[in-house]
Amino acid sequence: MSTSWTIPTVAIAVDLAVLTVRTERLHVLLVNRGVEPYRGRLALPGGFLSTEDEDIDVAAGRELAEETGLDAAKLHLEQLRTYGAPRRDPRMRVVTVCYLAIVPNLPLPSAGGDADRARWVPVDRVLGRRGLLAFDHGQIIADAVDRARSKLEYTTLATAFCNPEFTISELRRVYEIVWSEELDPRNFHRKVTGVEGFLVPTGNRTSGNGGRPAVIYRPGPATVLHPPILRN
Amino acid sequence: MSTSWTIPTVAIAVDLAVLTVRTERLHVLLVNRGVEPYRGRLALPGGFLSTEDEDIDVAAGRELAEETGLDAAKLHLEQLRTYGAPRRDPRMRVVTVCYLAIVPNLPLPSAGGDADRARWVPVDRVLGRRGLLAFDHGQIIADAVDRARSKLEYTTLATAFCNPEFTISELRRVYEIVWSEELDPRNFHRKVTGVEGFLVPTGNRTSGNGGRPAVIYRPGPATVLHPPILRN
DNA sequence: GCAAAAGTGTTGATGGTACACCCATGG
DNA sequence: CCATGGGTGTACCATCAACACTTTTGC
Repeated sequence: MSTSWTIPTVAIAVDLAVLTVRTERLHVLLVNRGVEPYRGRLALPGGFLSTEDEDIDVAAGRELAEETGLDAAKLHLEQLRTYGAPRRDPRMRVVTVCYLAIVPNLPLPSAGGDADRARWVPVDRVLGRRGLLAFDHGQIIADAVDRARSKLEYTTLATAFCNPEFTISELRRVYEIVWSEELDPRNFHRKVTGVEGFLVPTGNRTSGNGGRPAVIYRPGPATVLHPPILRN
Repeated sequence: MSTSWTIPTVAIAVDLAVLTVRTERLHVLLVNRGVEPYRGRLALPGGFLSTEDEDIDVAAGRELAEETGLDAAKLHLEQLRTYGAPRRDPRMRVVTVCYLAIVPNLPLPSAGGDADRARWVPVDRVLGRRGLLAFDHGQIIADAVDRARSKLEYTTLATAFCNPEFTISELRRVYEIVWSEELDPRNFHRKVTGVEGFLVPTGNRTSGNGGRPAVIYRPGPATVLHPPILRN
C-alpha cells in the first residue's frame, strides 16, 4: 500500500473529459473498460501518472494526443477538478486529476486503435443513467459539461468546438447545442462580430449550400468575451 | 521508486490558501517553514494526505479547522486547482491539491498554537517578491486571489469575508479591498439590496459610529448574484 | 447647526431583445 | 421567380454610472 517512505503514497490518475459536437448533439469520448473493476462499463480515457518527470498538465496533453490523434497543443485543454473520494476505486486509494478538453468534430475518433477503443457517446445518454459508467465518471462528465456551458458565456471557448475555419452559423449551432437553447441568428451575428478579436474573416465565403454565402472566419486572438454572450 | 504494484505512487499534499480582510488589506494565512526544503520561508498551511479513508475535500476542511480554530462547515472552502510540476518539491514527486478558503476577520489567527505557527500576511507583500515563499506557493496565492476577485462578481462569496452580521458598508469595503477599486456607495447599496436572497435584514441597526445608523444584515440563501456586480 | 454616514430619485448612456427588412445564392 | 440562409436597421426595454438630494445619527 505504501512505499518505504514515511509519507504515505497514493496513486494519481489523470482522466480526460473530451467534449465535441457531432450530429447536432454534444458528445463525450468514452472507452469500454476491458478489466475489473467496472469491466464492461464506459469510462473516461485516462491513465496513472508515473513518477517520471512529467507535469500533470503535460501528461493530460499526451493522453489527449494519444486518444484523438491530434496535436494537443492545438486543442483546448484545461484542468477541471481533482476527485479524491476514499473508495472511488475499490482496488486502492486513487486520486484523479481531471481535465476538460474541447475538440472539433473529428473525422475519425479512434482510427488506428484497438477494437474496443474510444468512441463518442451523446452526453444526454450517459447523464442521469446509473450503471452505465465506471467509478464517479458520471459526476465528472456533469461537471465538465457545466464548465463548458458556463465558459461559452464569457470566453471564446466555442471556437474550440469548430474546425479551423468556420461560419457564424456553425458557431451559433455550437452555442445552441451545448446550451440546448435556440438563439436569434441575427442578434447572435451582431454580438459575435462586435467582440474585438473573437473572429477574423478569412476573405472566403461558403458556396453551394443554398442561400446567401456566409463569410468564413478563423478564431481571433481574444480569449475572453467583452461583452459576454449570456444564456437565459 | 515504485511499490510492488505496477502502478507507481506519488505523494499527495493538500494545501490551503486562506484569505481574509483585516486592517483594510487582503491577507493570506502563511506558516514559517521550520524544516528543509525552504526552511525559514513562508508557506501555505497544508499537509500530506494519508491513505486512510478521508476524502480530499474533508481533509482540506480538517486542515482549515485546525489552522483557524473555527468550524470548517461554516466557512467557505472550495477546491482551487491541483499543482503537479515535476520538481516543485526537491525531495520527491509531490502533487498538491489546493483549496481556497475565505474567512472573516478572526479575533485570533493562531491563539493556542506553537510559536512559529500561522500568521496573516498582506497579499500585496508576498505577490511579486521572489525568495519569500516556499515551493510554487506564490503562484498558488496569485491563482487564489484571482479566483476570489472573480467570484465576487457573480456569487455571494463576499459575505464569507464578513462576520455573521454586517452592514452594507462593511460588505462594500470587502469588494473595494479585494478588487483594489473604489465603488460608489449609493449605487452599491442599490445593487446588493436588489439581488433577491443576497441579504436578509436582521431588524437591528448600528449605533454610535457617527452618521445615520446602518441596517444590519445576515447572508441570505442565494449563492449566485442575479444580476452580477461587475468590476471595471 | 454641522459633519458624517445611510439611503433614494433621476437622468443620460449603453447594451440587449424582438423583429422588419434587405442581400445573395441555388434551383 | 421563389425558397433559403446571411446580414443590417431600428424601436423598445433593462441596466448602469453619475450625481443631486433627503434621512438620521453624534457632537
